Amino acid sequence: MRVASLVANVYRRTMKDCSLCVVRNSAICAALSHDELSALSQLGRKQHVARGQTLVWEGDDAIIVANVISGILKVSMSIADGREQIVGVVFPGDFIGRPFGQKSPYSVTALSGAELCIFSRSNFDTFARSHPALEHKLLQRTLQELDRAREWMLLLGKKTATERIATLLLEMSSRMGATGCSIEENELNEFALPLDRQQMGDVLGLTIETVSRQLSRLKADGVIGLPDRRMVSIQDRRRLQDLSAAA
Amino acid sequence: MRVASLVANVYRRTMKDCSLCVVRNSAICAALSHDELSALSQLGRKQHVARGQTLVWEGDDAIIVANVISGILKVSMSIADGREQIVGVVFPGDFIGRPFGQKSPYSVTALSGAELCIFSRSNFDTFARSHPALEHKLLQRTLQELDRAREWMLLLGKKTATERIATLLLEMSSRMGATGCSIEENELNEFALPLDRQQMGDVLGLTIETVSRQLSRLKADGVIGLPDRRMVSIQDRRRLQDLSAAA
DNA sequence: TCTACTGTTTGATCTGAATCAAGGAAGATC
DNA sequence: GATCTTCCTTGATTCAGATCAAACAGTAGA
Repeated sequence: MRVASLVANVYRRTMKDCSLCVVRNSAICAALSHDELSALSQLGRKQHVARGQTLVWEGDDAIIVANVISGILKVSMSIADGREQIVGVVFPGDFIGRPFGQKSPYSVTALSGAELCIFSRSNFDTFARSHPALEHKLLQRTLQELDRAREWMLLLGKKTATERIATLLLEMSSRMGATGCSIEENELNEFALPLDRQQMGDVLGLTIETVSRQLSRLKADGVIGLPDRRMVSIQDRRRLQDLSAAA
Repeated sequence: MRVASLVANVYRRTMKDCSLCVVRNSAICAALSHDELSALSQLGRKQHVARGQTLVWEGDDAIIVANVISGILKVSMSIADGREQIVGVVFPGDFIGRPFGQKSPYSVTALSGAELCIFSRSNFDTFARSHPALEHKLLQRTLQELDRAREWMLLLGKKTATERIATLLLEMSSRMGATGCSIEENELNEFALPLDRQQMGDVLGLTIETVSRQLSRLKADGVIGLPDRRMVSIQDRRRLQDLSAAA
């Protein structure tokens, strides 16, 4: 048994067999045949990143891209004086990095420990250009990400603090429910937030105090429960939806 | 001469010859060979839209996509009670619509009279899937649009009113300067805003009064000139850059 | 068990931008 | 050239959320 698990481990580390990958069907790799996949796997390596570690720095050369196997990461941009906006939250199966661009306009940082499948950007770019099905998946994903970014622009430009918090909770409920396994469209009613209060503020364009006050109020009104710091339970989803000012 | 110009006109209307198109080299069509282009042109039609006309409604079926030949359009999202956020401004050579999606999550409305090259989404999707070079261009453009959306999220989430106005003026100066002709990276120091005060507010997440006050102040401080309602002249670009809190 | 530390909540006060409210200017229409 | 109409500016006031300030859990170490 020890030998078998060791071998399996080596296989995973060197990415000799992507068919065992837990995000095989949800990541963009799903576009590739077995042979293409093994060609791609030659270019990549599996790597663990610790919570808090920054993979890509805003303004630096965009030297890597990656698929997220497990863990959650943030995509952020900031102003010289330190103000920071989180412009994206990345889940397992998602793609990170800026393909086909010299510089990364944003930073990518792990919010939890995470397992990634990393490629050099130039290698990935070349491979993608000769595999239209992969580029198509990437296009679909980018279009979806753009939709999400625009919806967030509506939130940041026009919504009140209460509406923002409600929207975030619903979004998290939905994205954390859609873990990998294809069509499974279940929305969680209880989940651990991948963000602390400060990070929630940085996603929502609010301060930590406002986030805390809004959460306390939703709890007092019986809309949600807060069993502990990270855990949220949605007790009245309908009301939360009304409060989110759904477009 | 009259006969010749009539013929040319018919050619343009039916898109029999895209090689005469003014955005031939800046639009995604630049990815296509002469033969491919004429195949694509069979699927599309050229159409004029009047200022104020909405081509696509938020939430409706995404039935068309288009290239912008001339004119400027806005992409917007709104909340049921009427609050509206402009999530994109579209210039000649840009692509509009939501390919590979059933519904359009946003509206597209002409801010000026505009000339478009319109395709049914399903036809375009099919064509694109079999022309990787076209999809690649579209991917590049979508990635760029995502970068822009994220930069705007930083503005909406974290910047002050003054910083927002300064950023918008610089962005307009740069995008209006980059008209079509490839590498020409000139930033205009005097230009007509394609947006009225209300629309500037809707882009920036500010009210019309705040926009007006901020512009008045920049003018009083000698940073910009406002020859008339629509015209802006940048008199001290360096200072405008400082005020924009460039990341 | 005490202490330190980190993240969170709650309260008091302040402020930047929103809202409310007139006016003013430049076209368009008659 | 008078009267709308539309868009813009400016002033007065309000308010949602920021800032400032303190206290309160958990958790980790010593």
